[in-house]
Amino acid sequence: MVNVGKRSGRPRAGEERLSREAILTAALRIVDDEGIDALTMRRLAATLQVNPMSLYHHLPNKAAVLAGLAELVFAGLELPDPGDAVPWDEQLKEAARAYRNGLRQHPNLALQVLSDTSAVSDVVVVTMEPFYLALDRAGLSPRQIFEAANTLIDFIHGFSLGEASVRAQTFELAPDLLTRVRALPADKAPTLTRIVDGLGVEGLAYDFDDGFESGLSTLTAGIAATARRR
Amino acid sequence: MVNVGKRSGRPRAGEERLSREAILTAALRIVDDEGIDALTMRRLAATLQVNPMSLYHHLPNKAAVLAGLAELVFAGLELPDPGDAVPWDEQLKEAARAYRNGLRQHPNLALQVLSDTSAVSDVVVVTMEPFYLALDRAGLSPRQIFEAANTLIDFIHGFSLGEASVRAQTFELAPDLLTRVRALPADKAPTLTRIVDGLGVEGLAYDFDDGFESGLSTLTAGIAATARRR
DNA sequence: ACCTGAACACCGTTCAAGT
DNA sequence: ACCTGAACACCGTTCAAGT
Repeated sequence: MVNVGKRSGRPRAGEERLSREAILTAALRIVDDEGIDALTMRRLAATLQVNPMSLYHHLPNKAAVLAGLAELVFAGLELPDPGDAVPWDEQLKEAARAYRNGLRQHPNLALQVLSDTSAVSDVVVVTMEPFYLALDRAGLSPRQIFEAANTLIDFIHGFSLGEASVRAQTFELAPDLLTRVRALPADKAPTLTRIVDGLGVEGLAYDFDDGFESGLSTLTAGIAATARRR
Repeated sequence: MVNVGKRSGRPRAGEERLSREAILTAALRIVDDEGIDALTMRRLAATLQVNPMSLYHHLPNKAAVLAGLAELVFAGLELPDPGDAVPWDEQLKEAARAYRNGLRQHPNLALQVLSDTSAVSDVVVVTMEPFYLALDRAGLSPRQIFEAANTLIDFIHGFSLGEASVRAQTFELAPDLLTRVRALPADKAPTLTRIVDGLGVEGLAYDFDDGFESGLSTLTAGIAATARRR
């Protein structure tokens, strides 16, 4: 056997050591494959072929594992910078799309990620640059930029939450909505009933991509109005 | 002792029986007082002075308890109808404010509520009427109403999630953001740094009420633009 | 420094038995 | 029909002991 030296090259099987990174990677795999409930310290240790207690030398507790996962997801976000070649609102939409796509990579983690304030504020800070850039070009005041960015992020979070929840289960959004609305007493929600019923299954056909684009258009239109009002 | 009859008036102590409603009420109290993690079947049974297994005669499992809680929260929503006395956008904002306030009543449950698709779709159906009403008055097409309502709800959900997460922990948003941004390498996020740094602690002072109103204004402005474009 | 085994104080839930 | 006790198969984490 070659490479018997202490530290050169890929560590031999017996030499592999536990590390925070290795633990988090294994944890992410479990969550992606089997959902957040499948992630237990004991299970995680088992997949790493290690005693459960060994984990505690690298991460203080399970909460830290979850926080670490949220961090991982945000670190995986790659927000492109289309630059000034494109109008500010398209630039803003691109940033939003990239952010949503990042969150979509790990749907089973969406809830954890979106509710982990420290993870959010930690990396949101960096991922927000493209948003600020585009909003600055739109001609907003600093305060308006701050508020518009928050609003946009909130929309993306809410949208992503819904998307992740629906994907976790599997049901058809449109027929379900239609059924529920039709089950309502006639006078309970007249406008809702008229609109939804009028749209029908095909009119309600809900595509998450379209829904997201629709939201982005509404928001950029609203932001444009704010800019004019400055 | 008066009132010894079988069913009239308040049931006597010995007569009280377990019921789905009683269980959920007790569960809600635990979650409100001590957080979602404090809710265990055994703990719940203890506060009801009952054997843990008794609960299973009224609810199939713990997931059903959580789903029931989400349902409770939505059922507690009261969306006022300001009627036509007010312009459509103010009517829409009122519906949004009421919805947010409903979600705020039980911050420890926000995550559960917002990610419980069946609870959401179940009662959202009813609570959406005021939104549809206002959007209809705005002159949108049925499809536009559907999409605008979804966008608005997504924003409220994302906003509420952030609000609940921040309240659960206790830290100051503005100084925290400022600290994080100042810790960034100078060229990492130039626009973000310039804007946030320029605003300073007082400029960043974040009030959730103001943030919500700002989002609502942006969204209604965007919706108004959509209506014009019809 | 890193890993382990045994143990503690919990979980949710099944099942057979009580009334 | 409703409730219970004992039991099963798990949890996260502490602690003292190993190397």
